[in-house]
Amino acid sequence: MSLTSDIIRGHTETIILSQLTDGDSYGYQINKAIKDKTEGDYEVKEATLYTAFRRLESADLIHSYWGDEASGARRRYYSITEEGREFLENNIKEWQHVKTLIDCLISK
Amino acid sequence: MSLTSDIIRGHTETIILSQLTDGDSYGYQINKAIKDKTEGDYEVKEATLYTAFRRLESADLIHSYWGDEASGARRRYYSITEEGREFLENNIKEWQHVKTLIDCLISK
DNA sequence: AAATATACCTTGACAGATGAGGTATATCGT
DNA sequence: ACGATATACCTCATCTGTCAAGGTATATTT
Repeated sequence: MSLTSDIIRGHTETIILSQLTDGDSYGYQINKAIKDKTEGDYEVKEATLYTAFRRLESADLIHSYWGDEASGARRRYYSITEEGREFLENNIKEWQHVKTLIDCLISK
Repeated sequence: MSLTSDIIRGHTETIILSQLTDGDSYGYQINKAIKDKTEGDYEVKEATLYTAFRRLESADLIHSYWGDEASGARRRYYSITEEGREFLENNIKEWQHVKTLIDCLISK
């Protein structure tokens, strides 16, 4: 288990949804965007990513469709739904709150 | 599962260790201290608390002993070890880092 | 006598994360 | 021509922290 695995647990869905607010994207690209944004400090494991996609789609927070690539490997694109945006908003607010909670519990 | 359960997952050990830097304490009191500090916003469930104590003691991060109460229910006291202090220091540093990571990934 | 507060504990089940495995196409270096 | 690497998808079994539900015991309050 990596350094930050249990600590970031539970944020995967929020992180994915947030990436999708910049526009539709696909698994591989989302993964790269996360690595790039954190300068390699954090990466979502593939298995984690795809199980999260399944959960999010089952919950109607995202929607998927196959891209029509002329060449190269096929891509499954995801777009965030209206419910997804609301869910994301709530999670972001919750995160702001949790940050202060944990700070209050572990800092001097 | 409560609002913040998966988001706080992984912080339980750090939170407990941090409470113990104020001096030795026992389960019930630690639990109350957490509830009080967060004004009831967050509480560690008993099962979670006691499994965490087992883990922490197995890892030599805390040490336990029975109090000699003249009356009332017996109390098992815990004290943080030197390794526990180092572990806590690292976790606090990691938390500062993770905060910026997640902010960078979910904020606009 | 019953309810509440203090104080401890275990067990089974759940859910998210992940290692390990798989498939397929395109490109780059030798 | 061939192997390595990058792109791009996926599943399954396993691990681990959390927690509901159950238990025990003592002291105080109603």
